[in-house]
Amino acid sequence: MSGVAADRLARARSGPVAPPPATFTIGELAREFGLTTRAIRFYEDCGLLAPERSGRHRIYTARDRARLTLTLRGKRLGLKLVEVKELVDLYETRRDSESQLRRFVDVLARQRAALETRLADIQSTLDEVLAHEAATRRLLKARSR
Amino acid sequence: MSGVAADRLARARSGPVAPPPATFTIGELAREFGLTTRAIRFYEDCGLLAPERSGRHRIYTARDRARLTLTLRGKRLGLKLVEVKELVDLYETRRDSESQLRRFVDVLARQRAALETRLADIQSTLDEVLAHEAATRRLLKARSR
DNA sequence: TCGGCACTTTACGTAAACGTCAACTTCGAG
DNA sequence: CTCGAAGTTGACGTTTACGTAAAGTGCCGA
Repeated sequence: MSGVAADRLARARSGPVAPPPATFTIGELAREFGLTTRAIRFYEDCGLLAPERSGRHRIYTARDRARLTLTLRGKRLGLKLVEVKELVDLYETRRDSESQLRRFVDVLARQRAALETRLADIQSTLDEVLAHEAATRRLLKARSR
Repeated sequence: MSGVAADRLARARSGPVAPPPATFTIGELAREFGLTTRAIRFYEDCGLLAPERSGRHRIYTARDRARLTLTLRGKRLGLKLVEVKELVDLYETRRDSESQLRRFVDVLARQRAALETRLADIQSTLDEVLAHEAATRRLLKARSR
């Protein structure tokens, strides 16, 4: 077992007194998300993650975990990692000035439009598949008689 | 202008007497779908298209055009070209025997399940974006007063 | 006949997203 | 103190989906 992971285990065993440490090793995250450590390090190279270090070892916080979650969803949606980075960064930038707020709604509106298009795309494909399915089932029933 | 394209033009000019030829050159398809001719030829290498030839030149029928449409939608849905090919081929296979019909509904059901998952994924993302958008707009309004 | 344009094949190049060694550290357990 | 498991960096390999350049063919209008 790694030193960091052992630390975590020790803290876990120290009872319900200490608050949850909420830090993870790279291996823990990899198992949780079904990734390889290589992939996670690659995301770091892309600027998607910036874990702290304990010596040379990476220490991931809950914030890193959240970014990873967003990253994977972005990937499922078909975004490139650079695009994911832009979005994730955007969601984390300060929004105190009015111009920043305006920029933010702008991006959100574009996001929304893109998502709505894709939603419609998938919906119509789904409709087609459903129609085919029903028709084929009808054919099967007709045959069975 | 290419010879084939010129042929098409001549037929077009011959008035509404002749029925629409319903064949296309590679350039026509490229423009219509916003692709490069290179991409279309690549799809052919992948077995997604198999246009007839007039000499060395490719002649695309309406059926080819339909396959291309399906291909692009598959791509938008995030499928690889080989996966698209499997699907497109499946949709074109004869379905006279009962076992073929059963296989077909099987695939359709899996397709449907996958699409429903993605639909939900996008829907929830869309909901989040909408919430962010509304909240940000509220912030802007509050500021403007 | 001569451009010139669209089309053809062949072949090498490229970007994204990791996989896969290799060759070390680091650290707790025994 | 040594062993093993997990972690580290570095570098090269792989797949997918084309881009791009090279070199030629075919046909049309001037």
